[in-house]
Amino acid sequence: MSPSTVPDIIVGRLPLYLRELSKMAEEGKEITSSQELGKRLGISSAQIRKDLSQFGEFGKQGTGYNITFLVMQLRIILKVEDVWDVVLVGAGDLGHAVVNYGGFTDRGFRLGLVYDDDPSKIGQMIGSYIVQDVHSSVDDIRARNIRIAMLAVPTADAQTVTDRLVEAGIRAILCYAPTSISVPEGVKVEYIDPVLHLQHMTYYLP
Amino acid sequence: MSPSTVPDIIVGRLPLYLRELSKMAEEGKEITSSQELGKRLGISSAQIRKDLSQFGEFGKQGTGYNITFLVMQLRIILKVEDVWDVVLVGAGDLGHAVVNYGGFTDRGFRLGLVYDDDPSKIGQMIGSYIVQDVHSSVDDIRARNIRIAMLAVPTADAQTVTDRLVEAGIRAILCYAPTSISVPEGVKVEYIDPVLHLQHMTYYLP
DNA sequence: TAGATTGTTAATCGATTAACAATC
DNA sequence: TAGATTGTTAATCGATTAACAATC
Repeated sequence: MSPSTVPDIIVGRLPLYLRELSKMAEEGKEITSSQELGKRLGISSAQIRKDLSQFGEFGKQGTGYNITFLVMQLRIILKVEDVWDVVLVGAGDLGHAVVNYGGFTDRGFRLGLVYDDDPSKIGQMIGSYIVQDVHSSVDDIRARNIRIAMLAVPTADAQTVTDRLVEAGIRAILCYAPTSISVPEGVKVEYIDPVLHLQHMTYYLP
Repeated sequence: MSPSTVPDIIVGRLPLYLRELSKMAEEGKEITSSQELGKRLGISSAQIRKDLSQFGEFGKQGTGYNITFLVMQLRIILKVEDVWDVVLVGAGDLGHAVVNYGGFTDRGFRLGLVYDDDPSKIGQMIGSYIVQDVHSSVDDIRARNIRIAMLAVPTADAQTVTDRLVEAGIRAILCYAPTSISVPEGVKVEYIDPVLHLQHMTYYLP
């Protein structure tokens, strides 16, 4: 089935399935069922079976799913069976946290380049990376054919940097700035703003 | 209308509306319409009007919405008209980024306490905070009546720390660890895992 | 075989949109 | 008044769930 026909809300759950199944594999489990996976994720078993059925038949009646096999299939579906190079723009505190974040490894991503526009930061080391001048980013990114960027710059700079990234060939942006950014058709953007989550929860607090 | 009757998916959009309206206010705008706001957020005007109508009548036919007034109303609805104290557990790189994050101010939150379990970190300064021993957290949190926590600890520690926080009276947790945590009824949890966003986007990359 | 669980269908449930009377 | 936009209704659209035949 062609990707464009699968509802985006289903695609968005696959990474969650992949994460939990990888955890099960680490625990040494070999087989699971839609019921068990659903319980661990707080999702109905019917939904998990329905979601997976969009992409093929991965289980066995009476038995369930082979975890290693399903992990591999989900990696292929999500296109993370290989490793994507990712650039980071913004070498502030958040940028530091992203650089030192251990969670990318084995999940399909590798930090390739780190940029900032602050002359006092350019040339400095963060972890094993040298902070590059953002003004050279378009050429670098083009040359290395990188498609994914993480944006950890101040809100005021977010749109300008975005425009440059798109020009350089970036097609997916994870934006940590608490603002909406405009991109042309064909460029994906997702946002992380912790305050949105906090405000969502305070609604329910007494 | 009683809060529990409003669909959660609508509640989840209110912080987004609030963020964009605050930005408009900063730009000096006084009035907006559901159409204009929708355009800036990539949401239909009908949805915005329907969402807001769950909580009252905030606009004027023919005119639109007074931005300052609507911002105030949304703050009240989301219970962020006052400032919540928040505790942070985990003083690693991510913890540092959270402490130095400027985005909490004026959005309803203030960092109150920072914890870690690493003796080499306890007592050190991060920004203007002294890292506290997590073993004293239950008493501290109870004494100060804090309800909200951010969790920036390794995956392996997430559940243990969560149990302690719940015992201390925490009722809302923003979890940065890439794992699901179990909490009793009445405790809200939201998650931030950048890799889930990246994997969602790679699905659509050629 | 008996028990368990899948993949799928049909029914239910809920969310979004279109349209418009009300009215500023 | 004329034009614009709200709040709301009804229609549409889409997502979730329940149930079960197929089958391991």
